Amino acid sequence: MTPKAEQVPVLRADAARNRARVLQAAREQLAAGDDSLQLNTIARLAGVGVGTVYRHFPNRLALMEALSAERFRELVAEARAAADDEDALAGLHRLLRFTLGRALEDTGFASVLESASDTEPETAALKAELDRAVAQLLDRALLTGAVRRDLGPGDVRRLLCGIEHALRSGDYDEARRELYLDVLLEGLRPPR
Amino acid sequence: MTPKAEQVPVLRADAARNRARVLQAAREQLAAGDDSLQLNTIARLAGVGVGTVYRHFPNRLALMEALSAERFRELVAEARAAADDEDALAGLHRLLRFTLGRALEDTGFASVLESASDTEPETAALKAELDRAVAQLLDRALLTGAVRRDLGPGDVRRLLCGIEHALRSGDYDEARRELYLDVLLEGLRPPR
Amino acid sequence: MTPKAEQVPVLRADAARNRARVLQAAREQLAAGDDSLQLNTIARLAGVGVGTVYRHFPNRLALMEALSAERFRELVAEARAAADDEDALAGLHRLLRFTLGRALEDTGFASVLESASDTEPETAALKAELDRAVAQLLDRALLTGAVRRDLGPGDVRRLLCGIEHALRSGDYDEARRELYLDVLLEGLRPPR
Amino acid sequence: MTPKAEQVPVLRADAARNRARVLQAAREQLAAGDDSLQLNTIARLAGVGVGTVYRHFPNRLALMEALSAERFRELVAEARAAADDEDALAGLHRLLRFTLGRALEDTGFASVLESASDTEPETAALKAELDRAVAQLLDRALLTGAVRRDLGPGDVRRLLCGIEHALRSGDYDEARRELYLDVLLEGLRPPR
DNA sequence: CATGAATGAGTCTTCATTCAT
DNA sequence: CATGAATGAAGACTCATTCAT
Repeated sequence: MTPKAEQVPVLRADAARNRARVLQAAREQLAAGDDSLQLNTIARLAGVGVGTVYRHFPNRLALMEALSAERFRELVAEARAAADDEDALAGLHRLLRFTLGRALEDTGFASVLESASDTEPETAALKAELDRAVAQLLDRALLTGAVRRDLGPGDVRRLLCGIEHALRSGDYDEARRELYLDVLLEGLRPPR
Repeated sequence: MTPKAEQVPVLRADAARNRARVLQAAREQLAAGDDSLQLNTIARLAGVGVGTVYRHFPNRLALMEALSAERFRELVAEARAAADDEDALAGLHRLLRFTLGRALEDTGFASVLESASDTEPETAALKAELDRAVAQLLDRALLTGAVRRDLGPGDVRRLLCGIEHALRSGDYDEARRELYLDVLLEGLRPPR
Repeated sequence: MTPKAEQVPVLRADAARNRARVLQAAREQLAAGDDSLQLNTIARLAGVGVGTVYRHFPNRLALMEALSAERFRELVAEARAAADDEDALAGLHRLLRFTLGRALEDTGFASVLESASDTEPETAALKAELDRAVAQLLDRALLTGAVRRDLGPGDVRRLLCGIEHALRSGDYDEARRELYLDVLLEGLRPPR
Repeated sequence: MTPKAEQVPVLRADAARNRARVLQAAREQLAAGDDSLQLNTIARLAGVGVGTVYRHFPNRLALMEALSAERFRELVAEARAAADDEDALAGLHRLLRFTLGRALEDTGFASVLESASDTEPETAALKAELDRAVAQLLDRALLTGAVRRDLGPGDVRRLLCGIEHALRSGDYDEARRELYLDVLLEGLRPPR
């Protein structure tokens, strides 16, 4: 199996540049706290025609998923590293803390992460890949009795997004972030 | 203090009837799965002019909070009962399960419950009342070492809404509901 | 039977004024040879918000039909007069000439006149009324053997619009108008 | 001078193939009931770049006319045959019935047939050729007093398109087609 | 107080045409 | 010659809010 078959039909140089610009503009919008992702606005910010945005991303969701793709790749790498960790529980901690950070930084990513239905096939694939890695991690953690056996990777994903949601709905600081994360981690352990 | 210092100016009979109609229409919308709460639509459904809706509720949020008031009262009662329970932990369980059910039934209520800033003073008052009761409950539970000491009633409220969010973002059934609730309850206990 | 039950819920004075303005603006557009009937443009010309236009007329077609209503009333009157004419054939001539004139003046009216499917119930009603009057006229003309028996009022309507179409697709003058009309009238007579 | 007096520059093999593909795709669109003839869409269906379509056909109309050329050639042949018919009136009948069939099958052709202004010189030439043949036919029919003398070939063309329009605007069946055609043919005869 | 018509900024989306590759 | 990405003007439509009646 090749590491990754090109799923995209290879873009022309200028098309790729525009696509990147659009993604960049979208990222900046999100970072500025505007998660409406209006394709018109993005186009303007990207210095690109609206039509160009629509060509690359037929709607908000497609754009959001594209933005998430990169994050997902990072996450998959992290999850794999965690799955290779000697101490599975420690690996899980690290992975969840990392993911929480990303989700808090980027609402769009958080919503794609928790969503049950994806538009882009690539998103679905990445999510599946992530879930596989997490499943392995959970399996290993199970051996040492470090986590409940009735939770799958999808549950973990959603529960983490729940924590993220809880944080976001209040005024959260570093301490509360650790606190809620800890509540989750304790909750994932087998009940006493 | 009179048994009930009316904070709300007594309404004329017809005004009260209209207000009730609007609330009813809004509830039906939400029940029908439409949480956009467009004041125009509500007005039409309530058989009332838009202006009337605006008079009673200046915006979506105010309407949502009004809808939640009743739920809050119910919840406060439940929380007090729980605080009086012999077994504080059992009371907490009951309270959280009850709350989760309400939040899952009613998105609007869930969002008011988790929100940090309220528009209507009444909402703020009710939420404070709820938090007081929960604080008592937590205090009692602390005595038996049943919960962490670093969590306040606001945290519990938000964490529960996090769980609700996690459930809602997937296809949840009765079992998963219990499962996530259990994860939360375990997570609230003091770390081992 | 009252001559005409109010089918419209009686408009408020200002609403009626706006509706009239919109219709007027639309008429001017058509007269100016622009039959695109863009609701935005009409609104601007009428000095009225777009929303107002949309409230009164949900789409181009509804507007066009409303514009046609008045013409239809005129036409019905004409048709009834024709049906009462001593000389049925002469009445038919007059009616068709009159109708052709209106249709050539107003593309919108022509297209509503020939259309088989109407959006507004009022249009359908008026068209039916017209057809009834024409049917009477044809019946009377039949008695003197002045027209074919295999043509109904709908056929006559459409054939006339066909003539109108033929004229419009070339450069027509008064003479050609009479010529084509004559071709139609001769064609309506029973074959020799 | 190169051995190529063609008015149409000989196309390179691949260019010719592309042109044919575009025409084919356009025909299929029309057959599928979509008469918007969007050059982008046609290009996609033809498996060809938009630019290529534009090179061959600067706009919708040019494409439509090109599509009609073949039909015109057929029609000219038919008209000549009709002009040679012993019975001029019978020939005219046949020709009109044939033309009506084609026009009903193909909106694009109908509109080119009735149009007074053509974009492509080839279309103008073909239409002139057709009109010449019809003029001969009419002349011969005149000798036997079978048609009015005040109608030229252009009138006949347009009147036929009028009939086509009348049919198309209703639900037409075989019978109605014959009926309207008969109305036209009777109408073309000299008035009694 | 109630009404609901009016408003119009704002958003989404399409498509004919151009032009760099 | 062919390609198809890019363009962006233009049009359709919505909806929160105001205010004359």
